[in-house]
Amino acid sequence: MTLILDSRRLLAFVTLARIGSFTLAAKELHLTQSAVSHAIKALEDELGLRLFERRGRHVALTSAGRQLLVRADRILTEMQDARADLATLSP
Amino acid sequence: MTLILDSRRLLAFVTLARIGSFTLAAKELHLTQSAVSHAIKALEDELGLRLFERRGRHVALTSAGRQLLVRADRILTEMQDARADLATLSP
DNA sequence: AGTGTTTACGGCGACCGTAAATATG
DNA sequence: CATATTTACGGTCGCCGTAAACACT
Repeated sequence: MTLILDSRRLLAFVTLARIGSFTLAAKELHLTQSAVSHAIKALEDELGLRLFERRGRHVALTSAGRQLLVRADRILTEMQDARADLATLSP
Repeated sequence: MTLILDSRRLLAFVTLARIGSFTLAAKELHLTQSAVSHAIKALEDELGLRLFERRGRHVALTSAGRQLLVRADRILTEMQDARADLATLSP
């Protein structure tokens, strides 16, 4: 089966990558750290790859994480575009 | 909040668009018609737009549906690429 | 009538929050 | 010791399948 990627997980991933802290990323996403931790762990488990190196106070992307970040950014932008595109149509 | 798009829904949408039948699309996706119907309805409801015109035996894309199809194809390809990309890395 | 889609209903799994445990500086 | 992340646990929501209702030809 194909990997199930969704906008929420990708957004959690991208936000954490940008901010570098579960706590602050969670705050920005209006979630708890726990939820963000779950989401990232799920991604890592399904991919079988470590996406972040945990370094005490900071987390930093691994090389796999950097690769995914490029892709995730594109996917999220495409989703935004799609949404904006369709929003112009009246129901 | 942002629209929650995931690979399963998009795949259901794209498959239905290509095949033009809930029953056959479901068969290809290894799901029931009911599941595909649910997925499409959820998309249509969240967007507030009709994506397909139901015409008895056949379903055809509306213009909104055609717009989404282009986007959905891109997003799915991006997801495939991301997956393929990461698959080359050994754990 | 027969094929196809929608809808009602129930079960199962996924996701999130609270809170306890663990780690790091 | 204080701050941060992980994990255990429970509740809730969403997705899927079965089956009944409905639509079209």
